[in-house]
Amino acid sequence: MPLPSSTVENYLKTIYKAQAAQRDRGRLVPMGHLAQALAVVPGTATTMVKALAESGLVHYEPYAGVRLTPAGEKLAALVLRRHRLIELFLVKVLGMSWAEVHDEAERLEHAASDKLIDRVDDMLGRPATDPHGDPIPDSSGSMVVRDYQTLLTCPLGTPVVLTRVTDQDAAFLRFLEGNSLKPGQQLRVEARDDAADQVVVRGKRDAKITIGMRAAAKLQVAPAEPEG
Amino acid sequence: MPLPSSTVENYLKTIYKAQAAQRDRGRLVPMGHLAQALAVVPGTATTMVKALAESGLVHYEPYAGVRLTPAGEKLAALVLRRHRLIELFLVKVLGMSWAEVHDEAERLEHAASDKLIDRVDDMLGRPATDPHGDPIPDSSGSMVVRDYQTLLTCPLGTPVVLTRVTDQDAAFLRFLEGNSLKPGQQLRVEARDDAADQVVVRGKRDAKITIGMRAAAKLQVAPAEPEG
DNA sequence: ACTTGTTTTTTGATTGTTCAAAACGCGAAT
DNA sequence: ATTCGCGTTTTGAACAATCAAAAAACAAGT
Repeated sequence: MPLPSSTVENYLKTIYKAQAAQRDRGRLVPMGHLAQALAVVPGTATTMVKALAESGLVHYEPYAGVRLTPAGEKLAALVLRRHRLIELFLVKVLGMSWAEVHDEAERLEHAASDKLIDRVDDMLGRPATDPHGDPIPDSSGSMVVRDYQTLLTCPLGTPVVLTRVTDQDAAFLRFLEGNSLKPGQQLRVEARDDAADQVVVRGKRDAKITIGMRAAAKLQVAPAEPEG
Repeated sequence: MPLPSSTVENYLKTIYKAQAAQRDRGRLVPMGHLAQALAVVPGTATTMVKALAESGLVHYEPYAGVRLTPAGEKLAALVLRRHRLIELFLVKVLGMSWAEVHDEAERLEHAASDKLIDRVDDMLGRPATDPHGDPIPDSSGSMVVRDYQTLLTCPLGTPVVLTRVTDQDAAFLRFLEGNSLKPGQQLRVEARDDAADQVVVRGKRDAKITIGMRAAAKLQVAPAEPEG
């Protein structure tokens, strides 16, 4: 059994993220969704998924969809681990912008050895999250998943801290950076207006920013810690 | 014209190194030699080289061999640049041993973007050589090739400095490291014995080391600079 | 020139990944 | 229940890279 090709790694990673994105973990991911996420035609995804099922990495039900087996889940988590550690490394050590590290990591994650990744992990002090706030699995593939609220669901007026940004689009990230909306930043939601599709946010001592609800839903927050 | 696949990059790199290894640069590299260096059967190399010739990257003469065109040479140099900068980075920044970075770089060189490589180049202070003393091409693909003597050809008794090790085998490199035979090290050849296949070397203030002539030929040296 | 031996090329097949388009299955609406 | 439409699967074909083994070319040596 040869190491998984980068194609296999990408299928597993994509299935993993699709499963995580639907509230009900353990539900089957439809083929169409998977194909779209991977930018291949549906038939291609079907063929590949059948091969993955042969290898015992996924559970596949024709006409229903696909789900990772424990083995597939572990492999997927290790791919995410590589990806996220590389992203953090590129930002922290090489000083790259968080907006540009995603594509780079997308390629490097298939080339870096476990030895290299573990060394990077040590050098960074075994971090819990990457620059976007995504949790980093440990070398055994397990990771702490935390459920956050978003700028759309958190209470108004209460101070919160931005913890995670669930969109890797470079232009979006540059916009956030320009408004110092990065993980760790403390802020407050001042108002929401459904009709106008507006969420008004005020930073610690910055000007207020108005964003759309689609964007607000991508910004996850936690209750602010009492200041120390 | 899509970016060269990592297979293409490896063919170009291998042809480049084979051409450099024969004293007469510009002579054709025989197919058999290329196939062996790439660990493929000769027929595979023939097929691939014909495709490279189609793309204008090599000049191919049936039954004679192959040689890089200027376009191929530039591409090959950029692959070497990526490889060598990555090796140096892994040693200098991540603290890896020079014996283990080759394989890692062999994979990363096909995944790292030019942007990343240039950043690494800056961070390292635009170095001239990698940890093995191999010259690093600049971002335009040109590099300074210097002709050194080896421990087999340098004058006896004269102090010289080790500048380059032309073998990437991990076990060999570990042996050298164990005897502090690394680039920069100053030493002197005390004696050579053809019959016994021995070259006796003495380091600055270290014990003397006896190595075989095959190994000695892989250690390149320059006349020692007068001490400053 | 002929035979021998090595190197190179050709041919045919295989594997992995992909697409286009035809065929199929399944739930919803009549 | 039959049909409609959508998503899914199948089929056939393509491309890149590879191997095994047969065929061809070349370099020598008598």
